[in-house]
Formats: sequence, C-alpha cells, structure tokens
Amino acid sequence: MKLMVIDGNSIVNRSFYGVRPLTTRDGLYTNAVYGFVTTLQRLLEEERPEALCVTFDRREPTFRHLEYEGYKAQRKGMPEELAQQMPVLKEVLDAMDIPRYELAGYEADDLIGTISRKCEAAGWQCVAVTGDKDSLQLITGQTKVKLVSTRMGQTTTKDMTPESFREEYGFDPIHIIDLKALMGDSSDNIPGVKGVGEKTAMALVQRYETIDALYAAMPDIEAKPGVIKKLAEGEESARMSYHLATIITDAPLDFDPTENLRRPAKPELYNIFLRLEFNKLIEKMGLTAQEAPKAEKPAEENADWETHVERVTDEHQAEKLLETFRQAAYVTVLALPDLSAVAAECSTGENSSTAGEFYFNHYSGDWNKLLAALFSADIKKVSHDVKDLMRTLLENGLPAEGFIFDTALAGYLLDATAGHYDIGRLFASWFREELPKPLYLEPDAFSMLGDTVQVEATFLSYMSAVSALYDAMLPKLRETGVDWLYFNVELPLCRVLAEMENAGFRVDARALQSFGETLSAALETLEEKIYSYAGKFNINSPKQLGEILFDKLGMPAYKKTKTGYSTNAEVLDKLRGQHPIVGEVLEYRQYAKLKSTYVDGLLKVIPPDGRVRTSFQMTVTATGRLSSTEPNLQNIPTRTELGSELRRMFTAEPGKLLVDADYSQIELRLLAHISGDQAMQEAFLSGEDFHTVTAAHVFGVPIEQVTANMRRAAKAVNFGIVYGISAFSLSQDLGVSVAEAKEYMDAYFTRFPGVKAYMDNVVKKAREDGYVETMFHRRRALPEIKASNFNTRSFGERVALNMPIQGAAADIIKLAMVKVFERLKKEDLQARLIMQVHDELIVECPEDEADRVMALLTEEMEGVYALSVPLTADAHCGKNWLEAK
DNA sequence: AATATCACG
DNA sequence: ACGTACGTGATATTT
Repeated sequence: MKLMVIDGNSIVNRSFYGVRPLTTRDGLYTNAVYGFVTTLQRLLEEERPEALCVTFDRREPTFRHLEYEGYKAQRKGMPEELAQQMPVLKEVLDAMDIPRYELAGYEADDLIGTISRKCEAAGWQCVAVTGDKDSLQLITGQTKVKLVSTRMGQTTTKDMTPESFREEYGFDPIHIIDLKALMGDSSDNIPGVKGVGEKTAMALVQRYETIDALYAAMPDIEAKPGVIKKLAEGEESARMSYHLATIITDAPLDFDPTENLRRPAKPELYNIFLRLEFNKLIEKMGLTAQEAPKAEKPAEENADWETHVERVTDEHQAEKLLETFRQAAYVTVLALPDLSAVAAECSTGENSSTAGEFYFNHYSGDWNKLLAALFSADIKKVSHDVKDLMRTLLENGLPAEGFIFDTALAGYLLDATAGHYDIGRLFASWFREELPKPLYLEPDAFSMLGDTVQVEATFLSYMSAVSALYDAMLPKLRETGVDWLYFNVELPLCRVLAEMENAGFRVDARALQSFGETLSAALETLEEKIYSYAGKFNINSPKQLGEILFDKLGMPAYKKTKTGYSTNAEVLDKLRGQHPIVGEVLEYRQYAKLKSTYVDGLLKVIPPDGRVRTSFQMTVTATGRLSSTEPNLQNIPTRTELGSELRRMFTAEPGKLLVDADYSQIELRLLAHISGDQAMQEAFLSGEDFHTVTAAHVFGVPIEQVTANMRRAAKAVNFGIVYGISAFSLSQDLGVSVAEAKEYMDAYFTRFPGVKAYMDNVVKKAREDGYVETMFHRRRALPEIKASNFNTRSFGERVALNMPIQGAAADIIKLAMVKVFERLKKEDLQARLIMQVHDELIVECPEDEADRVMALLTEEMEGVYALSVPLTADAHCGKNWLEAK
C-alpha cells in the first residue's frame, strides 16, 4: 500500500510563481489553485497511490524556531494575490475529499515527517512530494521523496530514493541534517557555520558523516586551516542549526494511513470549478452537474413566470407569431448552422414570454418565406455569433437585418482575454449557475434524433440564457464606456465581414500548382545536397537537425530551447559562414514553408468556383484586431521576393481589378496623437519620412545628414516604443551593445518628452485600474501588471504600452470598413470589400470603377477619425495582390 | 497535446 | 538580479 503526502505550501507556491496569472471574470486570482490541481493530477497519474493527503503550515513561528533567538519573523508574508487563493484551495481539496493536515506550531515538513514515520510503522510505502530539499532527510527504504522543481514554467519531478540520494550526495539521506548544520539555509533561517558554503560542507559530510564525528576529530581534520578556524568558531551555531534543520517526526498528530484512502470527489467540485472558471479541468476530469440540467429559463424558476411555447407547423400559425415578434421590444433568435431549425422567443408581458420553434421538416408552409420574414428589419433580434448566422442567411439569399445585439460579441468586448464565448460558458461566468452542456448538433442531428425534443430543450435553454445575458450585458457595456464601439463598430461590422467571407478571394489554382511543382523540385535538390554533407535525416525535425549541426558537425549552439538546441533562422544565420549546409538548410526551410503552408494548404481549400473563403474571427485577439482562419489570409508572404510570388496568384475576377489601400504608419501616428508629443506631431506634419526625422532627432544631425544606418536604428526604436521597449531587446534587434541601445532610447525620450510622459502615465494608470483601454474605450483586463513575478509584471507593462495603440488602430480600421461598406452600397458600385489585413483593405471591382474606388477608399480611411496628425492611406490597383500593393 | 518554427501586421 | 519586444495562425514533429 502506498500513501502520497503533499507539502501543500511548497506546491501552491510553485504553482503561483509558475503559472501565468489567471483571474475569474470578477477578479479572483486562480492561478495557484489551478496549478496545484493540475500538478496533483499529474502526480496521481504518475504514482497511483492508494492514499493521499496534503499538509499545510500554520502562520505562527514553529517550535523549532521559537527556541532560536536569532529567529526573526522575516519569512516574507505571501503576496495578497496568493493569500486570497489559500482558502479557495482548501475548499477545493475538501470537495475532492482529500484530507488536509495542519497543526499549530508545526511546519508542513514536520507533519510530513510524522506522517511518513507513521506510514512506515503501519507497513505502508510513503511518497513525500515537496520542493524543499530539507525533507530529503526523511528518505528510507519505505519512504521516497519526490522533489518538485519549476524551471521556465515547466514543472519537473525527481524521485529521490536512498540509492539515488547516495549517488548524488555521496552520503546517507539522514546526514542532510549535518550538511544543513554546516552550510545553513537562508530561506529557512538556518545560520549554519559562517563562511562554510555548500562545497566545503559537502566534502566534510562525505568524509565525517556527522557533525559530532567532525567535532570529535577537531582540530586534526582534513580541511584548510581557514575552514578549521571557522568551524571552531561556529560550533555553537552548527549545533543549533542541526537542531533547526532536524525535521520533527513525532508531532502530536492523530494519523492513520487508512483514513486517507482515495475517495471520489464530491459533487460540489463541479460548482467550485465552475465558479473558478476551470472549464478545461471540468472537461478533463469529466465532472458534471449534480442534477440533470433543466431546460427551463432560470428566470422562470420563480413560479410566476410563464412561457408559452409553440412548435410552428403552418403558415397561419407562423404569421400570428411573427406579428407578436414585430410588436416586441426584442426577440431572441437562435438557429442551427444549416438553418434547418430556428427558435425565437420574446417577452409578452411582466411575467410571461412566448417562444416559437420552427423545424424545416415539420413545417408545411414556405420555409424560405418564413425565414425571410423573421430575419427582415422589422423584427429586432438578439442573437449569438451574429456574423456566422448572417453569413449563412446571405449565402441562402435571405435577408440578414434587424440584429440589435450579439451576446458573444458583447462578452468579448467586456473581457477580451476570456478566450471562449459560447453560451454555456458565458452564462456560467455571468450568473454562477450551470446551463445544460452545449449539445453539439450536426446539421442533420435532429433528424437522427428521431424527434425534436432534445433540440427543443436546448433551444429553449439557450434562448433564455441569451436574453438573460443581454439584459445583464447591456448596462455593463454602458458602464465600461464600450457601448459606442459596440453599437457603431463591432455590431455593424458583422454584416461587413459576413459579406466579405461570402465574397471570397479568387486564387489561381493552376498557377499555384505549378509554383508548387517548382518548389518541390528545388526541395529535392536541396535535400540531396544536405544529405551529402550529413547523411540522411529528417530536415523538418528541429531535434534531428540540432543533433546533426551541433553534435555531428560540432558547430557552436548559441541558443537552447527547453527541449534541446534551438535551430531557428536567427541561430542558423549566425552559423552561415561555418558550413555550407547551413545556407542550404535555411533555403530548404523557406521553400518547405511556402510549399506546405501556402501551396498545399491553399490548394486544399480552393472550391470549384476558385474563390477561397476565410473566416474572420471577431472574438479572438486581446487587442481588438481581427484574425483570419481556415485559411489564414492575413499572413500571405510578402517580405521575400520568392514568397511574394504567391500574391500574384490572388487575383481579381476577369474584367475586374483589385484595389489595395493601406494606412501609413498608423500606430506611430496614433502614438503621436495619444501622447500629444509636440515634436513627434511636427515630424508627421512636416511630411518628411518619419523614421528619417526621428533619426535626425535622436542623432542630433540635420535631416540631410541622416545615413541609412541611422534611419534603420531610428526605425527600430520606433517599433520598440510601440511594443513596450527594453534596451536589451532593442540591442538584440539592432545588433549593438545594450549600452548603445540605451543611449538611443535616452536620446529618443529627450527629444520626445511627451512620449516618455505618456508611457509612464499609461503604466501607472494601468496599475491603478487593473486594465488598459483605447481612445474608443476598448478595454483589456491586465492582472499581470500587479504580479509579484518580475517577468510577468514586465510583460504587463509592455502590454499596457502596446494595447492602447494596436487596439486603437484596430478600432479605426474597423470603423473605416463599416464606412467603406456603406459608401460602396450608397454609391451603387459593384465594388466589394474582400479582405482586411490589420492596416490594409482590399476591394474587388469592375475595371471602370477602380479610380473611383481608390479615391473612395482613401477618403473614407483617412477621414474616419480626426487625429492631431494626418492619418494617411495609400491606394493602388492591379490585376492581382502583388501588383495592387 | 505540446513544441518549434515561421508566415503576416 | 531577474530575461525580453506586441498581436496572430498553420504546419510538422514529437510526446
């Protein structure tokens, strides 16, 4: 039988510093609890013990320390972010039915010691899990210690048995006490012998095993005279340290291993995890709600609420219901992705609502006519993932009007870092109650179900959730000031994006195919050359490539990743001169990327009509940008000549042209505007090249004397500023010393004092508020800025500097997209927006519209919002993307 | 499922 | 002293 005992304080501490800060929607820190639970899962998997318990320290100084006068209560109090998680962790452990032990006056160590001895006495095996090396003294034939260490966010464990301990230390585990007695331990306030460190202490213990034996042999011992003198002076301290380092194994603890046998978690664990928003864990551990979920609206739990539900089967019935919907303030609408079933619900009075569910194969009337009526402008609709629904509607030639709210989109604007905005999770996080698990419905799922009961129940439950969310979210949008952006930009953008997605981007599959064949041939040649230098191996495997380059060919490894050598382009570039294989590998990599991601990747998604349709994600990025998936059309190569050839294959239809318009340095212009820096604004107003002007300022020379190198440095500093700069990274980027990079930055801040003041201010404000926002009040929560971990906090500061700029640029182009869309419609042009790449818009139009469209795009993009510096956009046109850029 | 790499703004 | 740019997504390999 085996019992695992966990040092709760040690593991929770490691989790807190090792896991990035996580908070629930209302600001409760959860990272340490999360880390603890995942670590525990792993340990259980690894050890599969029959019994399990956790020990905790009590805050008070312990008996061992009370007898030591030099003890100052100098153990740093834990940071507030961690302290608030301790009661939560204990609640979780209780719900998992895992016994915890704490005892006033004893450290977790002492309890572990006592527990391990009691296990041994009962004939059990014991595994002690801790990060504290002190506890290695507990190792015996029956007790092993699992040492946990966290490096670079990775938790690793090492099993220490009598054998492995001896191998590493060269003496028996119990003498770790003698070792600590000599070398001390600052983290545990054990003084040790002054002047004796790890090396000396190790040698002495290996030779004499105990301090008793050591002092018995004094002064004729095998050590340097200086060490002998220090030992003599420090004897009292050593003996006291020995006492301090000895873990108590007979604490007055009532303990019986059989009372700690593993038991199933209690049902409330589900609710606790729900509250903590541990959705992944709920899934992984297969937790479910306590009772069968109810398909009723939560509001209906109060007895007076009544819903009249109708399954609509004929046109007469439908028209009556539609008329009710037309009168309603709003209607909640949901639909299956293929529009084979639709549900709608509206409130019809104080305590009642009416809901209708429409099923294609249960409807005798004209299905499309019904949908057209429901999705026309005279019914105000609240829904979820409006853009996706609109895309389907428009695809089917149906109207997509009258949407006044999207709960997914609102969830995103209120917390852009939440990651998921499905109805179930939003409901759980807003109302702290579970909703039935999302029932995944294939387009034809309900025909497979045989009847529609399950779909009906899900629709009903989801509709009530969506209306409850709408009621809760709308005031919150106003409260945070993000309502303007929501109603004037994000919501109208749904329609714009739905039409862009449906329009698609024409790709020349034949040209792509032949480009792919060229690449294949080149790859084969390169492969052979590479094999001729190093033998056959998989060039695509960084692991194998690293072994070839650094072990077999003996090149110096500049950088390591957590799994081995780094072989990225930056490293390989430095090795170029060393061996011809390096250049070949770099070239191979470039071709392989183009072939697999772009040629093969795109060919897979070109439909017969030749138009590739991406999906724009509106609820993904933390800054407010869009993202593009399946395929990603926002990262089509442009930086290398070969890669940019791909853009030649993105074309306009025959007889049409592409118009491409992009903002010029929008982020830096926004910085000039937001910071109000006089010099920077003048630089933009002067009309000169901005990086050149910056260089002139930073290097203190007239504009005519700015060299290419000076401009390059200035450009790097400009970028760095936007990203939240540090001298180190700038030096890396520029290949100069850190000192030199710092000089550039100092000069920059001297010449642009407004920028410096703004940067200081934005970080300070973020610390006060716990969030940052754009000039349009798009918000990003920033718990990291208060972190006690230096790296995490620094990251928070960089985000605070970057998000208001990147986010405002995103706000502006989104607003421009809405305006452009409306203008194109109003002017009755055939031109259609088809693509957005963060600061760039692409329109496809008949050849004879191109000039008008270029002017229109430039005008709308530039005029979308008046900044204190000009906001400029440049437009070009051509038959394909390469030409138009 | 995680990691390394590399494409974009 | 710490270890570094901000924001994404797709692919291949490895676990």
